[in-house]
Amino acid sequence: MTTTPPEIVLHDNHTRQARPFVPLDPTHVRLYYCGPTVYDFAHIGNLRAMLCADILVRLLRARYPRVTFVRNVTDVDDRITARARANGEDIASLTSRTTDDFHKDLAALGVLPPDIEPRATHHIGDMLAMIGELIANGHAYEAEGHVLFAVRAFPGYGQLSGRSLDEMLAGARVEVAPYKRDPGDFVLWKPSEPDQPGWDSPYGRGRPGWHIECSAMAHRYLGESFDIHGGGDDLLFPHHENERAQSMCCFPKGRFANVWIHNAMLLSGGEKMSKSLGNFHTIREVIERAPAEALRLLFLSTHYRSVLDFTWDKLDDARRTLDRFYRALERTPPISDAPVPEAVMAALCADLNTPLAIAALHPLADAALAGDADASSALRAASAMLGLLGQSPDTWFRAGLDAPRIEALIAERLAARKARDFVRADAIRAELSADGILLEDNAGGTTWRRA
RNA sequence: GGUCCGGUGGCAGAAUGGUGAUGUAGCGGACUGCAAAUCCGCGAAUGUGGGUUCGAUUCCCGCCCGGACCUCCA
Repeated sequence: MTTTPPEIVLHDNHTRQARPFVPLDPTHVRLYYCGPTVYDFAHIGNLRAMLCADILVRLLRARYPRVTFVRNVTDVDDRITARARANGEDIASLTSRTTDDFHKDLAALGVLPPDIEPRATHHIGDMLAMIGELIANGHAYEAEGHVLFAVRAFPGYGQLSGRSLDEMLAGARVEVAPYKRDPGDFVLWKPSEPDQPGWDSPYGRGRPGWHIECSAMAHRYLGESFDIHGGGDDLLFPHHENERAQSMCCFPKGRFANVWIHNAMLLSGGEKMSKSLGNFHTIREVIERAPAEALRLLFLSTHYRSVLDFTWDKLDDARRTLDRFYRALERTPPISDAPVPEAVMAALCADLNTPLAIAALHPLADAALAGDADASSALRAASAMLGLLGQSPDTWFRAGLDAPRIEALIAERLAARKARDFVRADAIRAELSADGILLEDNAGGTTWRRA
């Protein structure tokens, strides 16, 4: 029995169309995502892009023999400098600690690490080489210690984000630096004060502008043309537009990214997250209050191109859904490695339709609950594809609780029930319930789990 | 102001030019000493006004509402 696997279709935000994914090189798929700026704990909005990439990479790996996923770390940025100063900490210690925290958070969420995770500060030479080339070929100019990219010299500027320079000018709200030839010109290199991080360059001691690092690192690890570039849709402009402009002007034979993927923003309690509104949540904060896997399921329950509104209620719903799935695996353990069910694969291939894929899990869980071990095996395989249900049901339901004490109380309650002392039996249940432990009387005896 | 995206049952959330998934909540029932879990059943939705069409939730236009971006945010 052979069935043709469904074609992967992705919504390309450059052409604004869903298009069949055709790799530039079918033996080696290459993609780049913009990673974090490491000055503080990552927030749950950052997580969304990481998770979107994770699903995409898992799908590509299932289909292609070799996938190289590059996700950078931005470790030079004025916010980093400012935070280090405020903390009285040196920059290297701040960035390495924050990077480490970021890795821990993503690991807790089941996000697979990238194949290559380049750091901006390790690629200053690559950036300067690109800047030199852009000046040489007339796409950049020096002014007052800065090097600026000349947007008017690139006819394709604005194509990616679908806007024209003149339109942007009409709505501009920001004061334009006097040394710019065109208000849309952006910084490739800027001078550093003695107390700011800086590197020697032909333009004096300075540091890179925001966009050049991604162009330089994408080129170093993926070449002049690669398959997919992604990130949050707030990066579409200016970041991705500028990356593309730099790269295409520096390497005119390449086409930079072939497909552009952008995930929609996250809201929190119906509004954009902001510290002043009190609805700002770091990943760390959320996973201290609920299982990380519940957060993963919650995020995957909405399509990546739709706005997702985070609430604690939804997180709780996701946790209860996982309770049911883990109960199915516990009641009827998987017996074998099964292929990923076609419905799940088809959903993911249709522009990463994770909500539809998750919907396909429910009938499998129903069947597993009814005793179907094949369904249980399929449930596990499908969930693994989504990075879910990776722990044992026992861990999910009972990790970290004082089992001997609970079992002693259960034995005591059993004796009370035999004596038909339901007052005592219910008192024991209430006591455990106050500790977040739920008892379940089944035909085979009493089991327990965290509520 | 400019550009773009979106409005589907109480809530969440798919899909589709031809009887609108799935989950959750609600209600009723089975099971239970009581619960929990599980099972069975029941109601319940395409913002609004036009247009195209045999047929529109889907395509087109207007309106209302929400959101994002418009120079360093995922």
